[in-house]
Amino acid sequence: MDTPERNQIAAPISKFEDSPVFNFINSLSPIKPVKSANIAQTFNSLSFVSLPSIFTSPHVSSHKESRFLRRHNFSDPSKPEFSSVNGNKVSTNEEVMDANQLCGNSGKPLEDFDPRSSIGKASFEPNNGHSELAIELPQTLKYGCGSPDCDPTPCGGTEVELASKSGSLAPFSEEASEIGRFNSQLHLKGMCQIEQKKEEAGCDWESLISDAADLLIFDSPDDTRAFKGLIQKSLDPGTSICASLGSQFSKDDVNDLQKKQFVGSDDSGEHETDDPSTQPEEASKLNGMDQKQENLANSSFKDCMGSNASGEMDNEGGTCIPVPSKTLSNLHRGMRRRCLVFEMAGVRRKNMDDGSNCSSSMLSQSDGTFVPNDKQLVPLKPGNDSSRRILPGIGLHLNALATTSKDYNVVKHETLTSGRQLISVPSSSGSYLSTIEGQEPVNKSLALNSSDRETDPAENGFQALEDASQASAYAISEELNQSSPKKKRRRLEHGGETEGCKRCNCKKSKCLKLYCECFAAGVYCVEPCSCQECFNKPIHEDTVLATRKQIESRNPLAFAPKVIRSSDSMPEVGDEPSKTPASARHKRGCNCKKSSCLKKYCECYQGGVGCSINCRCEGCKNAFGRKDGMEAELEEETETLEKSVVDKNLQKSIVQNDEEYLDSALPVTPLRTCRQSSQLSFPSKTKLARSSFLTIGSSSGLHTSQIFGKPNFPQPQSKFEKKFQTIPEDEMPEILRGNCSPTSSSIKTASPNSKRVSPPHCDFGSSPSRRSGRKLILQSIPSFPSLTPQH
DNA sequence: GAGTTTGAAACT
DNA sequence: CAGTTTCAAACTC
Repeated sequence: MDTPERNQIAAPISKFEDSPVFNFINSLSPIKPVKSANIAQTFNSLSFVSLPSIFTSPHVSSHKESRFLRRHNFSDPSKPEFSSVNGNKVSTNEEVMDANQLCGNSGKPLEDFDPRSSIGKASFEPNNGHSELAIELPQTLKYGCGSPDCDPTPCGGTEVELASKSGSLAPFSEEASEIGRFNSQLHLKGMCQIEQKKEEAGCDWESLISDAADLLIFDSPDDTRAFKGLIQKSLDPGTSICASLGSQFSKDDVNDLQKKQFVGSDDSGEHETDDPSTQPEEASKLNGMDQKQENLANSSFKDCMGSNASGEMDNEGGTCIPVPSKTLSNLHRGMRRRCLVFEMAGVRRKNMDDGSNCSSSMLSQSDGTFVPNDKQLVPLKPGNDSSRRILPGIGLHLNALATTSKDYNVVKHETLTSGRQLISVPSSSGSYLSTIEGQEPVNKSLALNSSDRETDPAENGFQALEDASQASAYAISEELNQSSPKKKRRRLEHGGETEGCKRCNCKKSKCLKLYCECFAAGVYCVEPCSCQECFNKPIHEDTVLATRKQIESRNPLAFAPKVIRSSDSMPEVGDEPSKTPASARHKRGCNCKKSSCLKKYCECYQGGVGCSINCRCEGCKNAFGRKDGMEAELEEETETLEKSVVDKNLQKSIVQNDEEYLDSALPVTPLRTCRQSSQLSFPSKTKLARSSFLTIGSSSGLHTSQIFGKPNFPQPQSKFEKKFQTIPEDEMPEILRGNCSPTSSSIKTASPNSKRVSPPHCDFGSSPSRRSGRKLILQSIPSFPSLTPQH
């Protein structure tokens, strides 16, 4: 078991060698024969790994998408964060991040990935630190395990698995670093140089790899697979990267990085339990290697990218990577996650930028002036904006971050409006990207509040990113407060509960059950909460994490977004926000009997989605779509019936939405993000707002944002809303999708029409067009979108 | 603000 | 898996 990896690798290597890329590389570097084998191994494993495995867990799948999306978007956010670090590293770090996230997802959905930790781990940051890297890696690993979240049992992998995993991981780690390079090099120049450099450096990749393997352990074989799969993806894209260096690079690298991070974090956690002692050394080695590689890759990448790319890279790298990874690496997972998230966000931004070609300007702000980016982002298409915003939203233990992270203006996080700390849970599909949703709102809020941030020089891009969610929320809250006490109260009363700012009133559950909205949303309870005997606080992090794991063990989707948006396309890149039609449906469906699905008792209605086949409701009159699936009817009828009932509710919600949506700014845990995304549902104000925000990064977010244009949202148009809701896309995990209503398949077609390009603001104002497109929308509504990102 | 209703979550 | 209980939000007054 210990060395299965290599064996496995060997086989893949052969394949890898066969690959044109491999050949190309070999041709480039004379040295390759020996190393090439190693590289090949890494690639092979990556390339050959079956993606499906990655999605072993629902969360994972969801996360993947979301994350990927995030990644792309992250570019921007990452910049600020990493600004402290060298821009060069960015690519690698990002890759690491992705990897980590992936791992985390697959392995431990709930566990936190500390973005930072992951970063630190993954971050093979050239500048800081090679030395640091070594340390960081071990830490990251530790975090994964060490954190309460990482309860050994809950985590997918057993020790045995770990061993096997470790094997896989080792290659992975190498792969990750190499991959990042590889991509860049491929585009730019070749692996050869890098390898040569490595050799020159005197690093033994093999030894390093083996060590790394030891260090890096996937929670489960699945994780490794997933990770590999991710890598493959990254690689594949990488081949094409040359064409679109900026976007792809950011994406690929980010993905890879994330993957790595996930792996590292999760694995590390477990691994630590297994062999804590060994990790550090290996990590150091790996770090050195990675750093070198990364540096090389970065250099090469930059070269490939050309001036533009380099500029972006620098910016991103500088802003995103640097930060916390090192300093914070040890910090709370939450911190790390944030970092990751932010990075992701940054990536997205990058992508977006690339897509819009605005990146240069955005990126130009390389220094963590994240704010400017946000601002810019804000102006950008709603979808984009939202996505960007979303990224920051990923909340991780804000408190932890605040406390731990010196560098960052953690304080803000802590002080965030709600003061709520997101529970850093790695998996939460939400992340799914899902998860992102919550973030999006935040981002949006950020965008809105950008002025506030800007005003705060203290906030660095990194903080801004991480805090984005929080900060955004914070800023929003402040704005709200400033704007009018009333608003604030409203938020507290109405919107305060928004996912971001949820408040609970638990008395018996100790806020450790899904009864607790805070807990369910992946956030810590905060002052506004009137809960009793609350254990959902940072102080009880371990308990919270353990509980989460338990719940997830029972129901892997427990923390997944309840509402799945079928997002056809993932305009993550921001290329085409217009694409994504979407239909959203409640994951499990409701079971309403007396509310006729016309009240918030109904989760479907609450989520702003129509009832689906999955629903067992009786007398369904869901304004967003009846179980019967007569959405069309809904449209027609909606005007009549819905107006009466729904309008009332909707209007209320809408009215609140403005406020709530602000609330959404609150930091969101990965899980939360997922949820939020899912929740986009029209009815819930917050949800909508969030969705809108999220839109950019995730298709869902885009749809919602576009469709709802929440920000503008102001006016409730019952009809409209209804239709909108149908529209929402979802980024459901494959698993969730499995539940998708049959209709969805047919409907699913992500016809461009369905998606509506309508600008976010259009909201209601644009209603005419929407109306015209109503039917189309309905079609698009397909209950559940395919998991596959539609890029 | 208290009480009721409701349906999800948890339990058996 | 179904039935019951528990729970807290949503809602009403």
